[in-house]
Amino acid sequence: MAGVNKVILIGNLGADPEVKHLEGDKVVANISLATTESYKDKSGNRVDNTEWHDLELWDGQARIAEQYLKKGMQLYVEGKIKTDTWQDEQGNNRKKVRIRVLSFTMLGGRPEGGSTASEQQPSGNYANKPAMNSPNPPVMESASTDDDLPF
Amino acid sequence: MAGVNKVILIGNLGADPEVKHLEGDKVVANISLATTESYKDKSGNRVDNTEWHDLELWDGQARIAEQYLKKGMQLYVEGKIKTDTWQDEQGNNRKKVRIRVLSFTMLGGRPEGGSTASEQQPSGNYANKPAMNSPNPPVMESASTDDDLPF
Amino acid sequence: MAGVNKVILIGNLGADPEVKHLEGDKVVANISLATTESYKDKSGNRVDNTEWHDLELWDGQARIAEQYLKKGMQLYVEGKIKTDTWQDEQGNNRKKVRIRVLSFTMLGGRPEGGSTASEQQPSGNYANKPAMNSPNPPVMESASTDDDLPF
Amino acid sequence: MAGVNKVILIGNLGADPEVKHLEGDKVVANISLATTESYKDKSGNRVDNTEWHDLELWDGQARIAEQYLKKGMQLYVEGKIKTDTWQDEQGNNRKKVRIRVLSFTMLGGRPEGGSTASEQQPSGNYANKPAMNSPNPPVMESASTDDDLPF
DNA sequence: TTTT
DNA sequence: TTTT
Repeated sequence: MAGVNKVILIGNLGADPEVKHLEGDKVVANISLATTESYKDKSGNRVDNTEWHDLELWDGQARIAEQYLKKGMQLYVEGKIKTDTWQDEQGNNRKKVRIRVLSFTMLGGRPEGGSTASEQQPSGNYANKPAMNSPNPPVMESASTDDDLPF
Repeated sequence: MAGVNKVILIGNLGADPEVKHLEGDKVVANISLATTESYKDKSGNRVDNTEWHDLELWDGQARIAEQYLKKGMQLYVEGKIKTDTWQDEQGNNRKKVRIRVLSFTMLGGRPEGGSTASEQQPSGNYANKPAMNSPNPPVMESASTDDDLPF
Repeated sequence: MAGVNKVILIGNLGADPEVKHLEGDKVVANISLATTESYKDKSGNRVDNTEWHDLELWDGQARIAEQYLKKGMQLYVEGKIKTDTWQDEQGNNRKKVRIRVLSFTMLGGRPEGGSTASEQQPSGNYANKPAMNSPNPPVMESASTDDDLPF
Repeated sequence: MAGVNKVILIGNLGADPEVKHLEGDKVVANISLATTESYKDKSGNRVDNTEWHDLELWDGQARIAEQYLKKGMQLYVEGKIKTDTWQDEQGNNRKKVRIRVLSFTMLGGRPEGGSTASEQQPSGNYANKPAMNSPNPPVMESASTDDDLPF
């Protein structure tokens, strides 16, 4: 039966993407994304609850990720849950849940010690205006999964 | 920073919910939900791709699940991704990803092959109208997480 | 700036789709979909709140809608909000909000006044298994917008 | 029947919120939010397509909006579609579609040219760090609709 | 490991 | 009316 398997995340990259170029022009990028939920406990103290998500991007999106995404950036992600299963050395069944990214959009965010736009260092401007130096900023606001870069 | 961690699923229960009544009126229900994606491969053959999700419901929702949800039923689920981490007997770090359900709605659907229908209520037909025999059908179309049954 | 404009609905068709075949192989289907929210008011009485949505589907999806969707069926819909603007006869600016459907999936459900499966009329069983008699049930669980029928 | 009526938006405020304080402690805020979709047409030219959404927030959320949201800011919004109907002076049935906001989160973004910064706090820069001067930054990442300010 |  |  046709089902729905949809994930929507807004969070920050815990590190630069890890990109692997495979044979046959295939590219895969792995990203660790933190989503933080903030609430007040019964004593009225604010509590932060961070969840880490393993994202997987392929081909065109992996190439964009490689070029533009940096540790600390804030990302909107849409994707689906995907479980990889295998046997470990002891013969135990193991599985790992990943988010297969179908589309993403860079949001604001900034690295630690960020500054205002006018004060910004030549290097490291990525967070406030990620693709500003690029002739055409990347836009991937459609659930496109084709291999072409969108610009 | 405030983030977003949202999961939306439509799928079928692989089994009746497993419900545990804990001390202090706490109740937890675990549900295995299959979402199936169907597509045609390059040869034009239809391929089904099923992903299994471990759902976790608490208290009021767990009680509703215990009372109404049955193997084979189709469910709309909204929740968030939650990772439990622990050390196994060998001292290895292990983790398990679950969907913490925030709201759900029973849809149509039916058990596999319809063959199990006779193993349930004779005139049950729960799948087509799950809560029809109930004086007040359960409705949980708000992201309510309070402990009260909604009816 | 790249934004997000996403609508997710589960509801029932208020009528059969209205389909128009335009020049150049273009097809558009308009659907009226009711989403009902049910809650208890302060007096403890259940209240139903129904919202009607104007859906618009194009080409391949419009053709599938024309062939399979019937009044009363339950639908999962994913799309985006789209406002058409024009001037009326008095020269006033008018606008109409529609949901441009990007993907949809037929769910269980049944038409108003529906009955249990065993009581159902030979004709019109569509609601419980919409596409069952079709050699290949339609599945459109990807945000595909191409013009080809998916089966 | 229990349905789903969900809207997810990321966009920018076209103006400061319009806030009305009603009798009985009720507060309503109206916000105009632009979501922009960017794509390349057949000639390879980038095309921006902007959709304007009328948001409605009540009580606690309206108060937060009044205090923190400013023209130009980028917002993540979750809500539902709601249609108001009435008769105009000519006795014609009219309707207006609004997004009833259930939760929202401020994202990056910034006002036009940053020129408005001086009209706010001297060291305002609200867009990059909206609530920085506040002892407790507002966080509304739960679909909370209660009237209390979340901080 | 991120962010506020 | 926003934003890039």
